[in-house]
Amino acid sequence: MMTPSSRPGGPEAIKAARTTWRRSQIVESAARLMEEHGFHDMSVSALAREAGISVGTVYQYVDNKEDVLLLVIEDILKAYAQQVPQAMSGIADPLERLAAGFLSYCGVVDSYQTATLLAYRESRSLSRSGLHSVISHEIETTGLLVAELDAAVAAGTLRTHDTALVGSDLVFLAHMWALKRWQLRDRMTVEAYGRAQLGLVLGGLIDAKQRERYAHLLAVPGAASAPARAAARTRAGGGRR
Amino acid sequence: MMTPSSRPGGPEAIKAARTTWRRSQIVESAARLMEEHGFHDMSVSALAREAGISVGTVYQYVDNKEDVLLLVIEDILKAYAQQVPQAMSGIADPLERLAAGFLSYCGVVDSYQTATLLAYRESRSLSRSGLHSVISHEIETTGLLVAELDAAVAAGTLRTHDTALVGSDLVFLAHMWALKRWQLRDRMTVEAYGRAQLGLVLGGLIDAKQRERYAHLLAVPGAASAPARAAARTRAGGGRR
DNA sequence: AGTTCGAATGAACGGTCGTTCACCGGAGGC
DNA sequence: GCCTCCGGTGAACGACCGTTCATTCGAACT
Repeated sequence: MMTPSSRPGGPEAIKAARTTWRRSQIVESAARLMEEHGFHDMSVSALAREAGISVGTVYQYVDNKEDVLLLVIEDILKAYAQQVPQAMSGIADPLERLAAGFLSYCGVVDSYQTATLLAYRESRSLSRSGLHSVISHEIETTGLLVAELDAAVAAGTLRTHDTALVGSDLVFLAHMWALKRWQLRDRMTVEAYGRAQLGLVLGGLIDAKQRERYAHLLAVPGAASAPARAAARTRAGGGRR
Repeated sequence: MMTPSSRPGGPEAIKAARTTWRRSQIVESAARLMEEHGFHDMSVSALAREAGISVGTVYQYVDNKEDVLLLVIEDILKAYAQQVPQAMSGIADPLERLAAGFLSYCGVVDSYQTATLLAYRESRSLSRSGLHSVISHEIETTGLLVAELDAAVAAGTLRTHDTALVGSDLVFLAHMWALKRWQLRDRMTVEAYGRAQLGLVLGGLIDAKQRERYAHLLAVPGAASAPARAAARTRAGGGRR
C-alpha cells in the first residue's frame, strides 16, 4: 500500500523536480552573465531578470550569491569526475590511458569554458569549503594522470621524471585552452590543441626506443616525418600547426 | 640665468617627487591588500588606511579605483619589458637566448606574483585600454621567445614545430609559478622550476644530434644519465624533482 | 464558494562603496 | 602679523547592492 508521499510523482518528486529546474535556470543564466561581467559585476537582480524569475525566487533555491558561483563551478567538477575516468577506462596501456584522460580533460574544459575561467578568477569569492572543494578535485584529477605517468615510467615507456610536476603541467595546459582562448581559439580545434600539447610533453619524456610505437601520440616529426605531419593536419581540419 | 622653475629641485621637481612617492605608497599598499582580498574586496578606504593617508589624498594621485589596479599591473609589465630583453642580450645562440629569456621571465613572475595573479583574476575590471596594454605586452614578450624558437628551428637545433604555440606554452608555464604556487612553492625554487619546465619543453623539440650539446638546458637524463641527474639535484639546492 | 497552502513577487531595508568637496593647517612671501 | 597657496582631510553624497519579508496569486481541497 503506497502512501501518498511515496507515490511516483508525489509532492516530494514535484518539489524536487521544481528545485532542479529552478536551479538549472539560475545556474545557466548566471554562467551567461558571469562570462560577460564576472561574478562581482553581476547583480542578483540582473540574474533574476536573465532567468525570468523574481529576486525572491532566486533565494528560494540558493542560499546566497556565492552559492550561485559555487553551483556553476560544481558543474565542471562533476564533469571532470565523470568523464575523465570514463575516458580512461577499458584501456590497458598507461600511456594510452594518460592520453585518453588528458584529451577528455581538454574536452571538459572546452565544454565548460566559463566555469574554468571563473575557478581561476573568482577563487577569492569562494568560501573556504568551496575553494577546498575546487582544489581537492583538481588534486584528484591530476592524480589520475600522475598515476599513469608513474606506471609508464615503471614500464620503461617514459624516462624517469618528476611526474607530479608533469601531471600538474598537463592539467594546467588543459586549462590554458580556456584561459588563453583569445589566442588559441581561432587557430585550432580543442582536439588538435590537446594532441599538440600531449605530443609536446610526451616528446620530451618518451624513451627513444618507444617513439615509433607511440608516434600517434607524439604528433611531432619522428621517423615517419612527412606522413605524420600530413596526417596531423588532416585530422585538425585545417588548423595550423 | 636660470628661471625659478627650471632650477634643480624647483617646485615642479618637488611636485614630481611627491607624486612618485605617493603613487608608490598607494601601489605597494594596494598590492598587499589585493593579494589578500582581491580587487573587489579591497575598498579605497582600506587602501588609504593601509597607506597611511586619507581617502581624498588617494584621489589626488590616482584617477579612480581601477587606476590603482592598472598601476600595480603596469609594474610587472615594465619589469618584463626591461629584464627579459636584458637577460637575452649578449648571447649569440638562439637556444641559449631562449633559455635566458624564459628564466628571466620566471624570475619576474616570482618577484611580482601578486601582479601576475591580478592580471588573470581582474582582467574584467580593467578598462579596454588597460586590458589591451596587458595583452599586447604579453604578445610582445611571447614574440621574443618565438623569434628564438624560430631561429633554433632554422638552425636545425630544434625540430620543426608550431613555435607560436610553444612560445605561448612557455609564457603560460612561467605564469603557472604564480597561479599554482599553492602546489609548487614548497617543492622547488623558482630557478629549479624554470629549468625543469624548460627542459621538459625543449626535450620534446630538440634534434637528437643536439642533445649532448644542450644537455645543461635539458636537465633530463640523456647520454650521461646518472651524472646529469646528480648535477641537477645539486643545482636545485635540494628541490625534489 | 470559501479556505488553505505553497510558490512567487518586488519594495523595503540596512549596509557598503567610490568619489567629491568644504574646510583646515602649514609653509612661504610680503 | 597678515595673506595666499597648496596639500591633506574625512564627512557627506548618491548610487548600488544582497537579502528579507509582507503580500499576492494560483491551485487544490472541501
